[in-house]
Amino acid sequence: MTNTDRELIKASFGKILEDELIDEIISTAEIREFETGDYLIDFNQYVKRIPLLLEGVIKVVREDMDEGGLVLYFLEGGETCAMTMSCCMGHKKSEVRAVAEAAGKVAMVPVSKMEEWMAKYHSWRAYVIENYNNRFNELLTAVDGLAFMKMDERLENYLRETAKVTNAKTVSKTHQEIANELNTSRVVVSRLLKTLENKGMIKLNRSSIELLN
DNA sequence: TCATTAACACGGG
DNA sequence: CCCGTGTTAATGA
Repeated sequence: MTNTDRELIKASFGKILEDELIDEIISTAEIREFETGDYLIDFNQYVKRIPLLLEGVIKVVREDMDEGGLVLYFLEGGETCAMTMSCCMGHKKSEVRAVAEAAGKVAMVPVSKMEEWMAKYHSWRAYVIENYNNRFNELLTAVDGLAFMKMDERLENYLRETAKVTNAKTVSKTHQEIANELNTSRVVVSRLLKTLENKGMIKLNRSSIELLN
């Protein structure tokens, strides 16, 4: 592990976890770099390591009949995947796929360590529970979107969320990609985007959308 | 009414 | 030419 990796771990977790635990993470974790589009975890995979996200953005999706999948939640720096943890603890196959939305790094720690830390460190227990809560809340938002929101609201929400996690005001995706993620047709996405543009909320370009306001 | 599918034309790389 | 985009017509829920 390089010095910058160590610094990265301290920067991401130093405020939440106790120093002794940070040292344990540094000595046991394995750093893995990933590029946009990489699958970090896939369906039916047995997971033996817990990913602690240091840099980048990871999208966690559920399987779907057509391409794209249903987005459950996003992970950003300092967060970890609740689904993966529950799979590991129960020694079950992964029910989800984790795909990189933006390039970055994860620290992978063995499940055995994570169980040990649960008993040993209060800050670790608090961190794990906090993460479960956050993921669960995001999951509720995703369910609300499917059950109650109209497609135009879902699209606006999607644009805002995507812009937020990538920390930019432009969304570099094609209408087709957006349609896949929202489980609708490109015709609808193109039409709704056009009306948003006419309302002055966005600016449309080829393969990217600029958010105004 | 509104979404989906198929089909087509336009234009930029 | 290929791909992303914008639009229309037909059909269905």
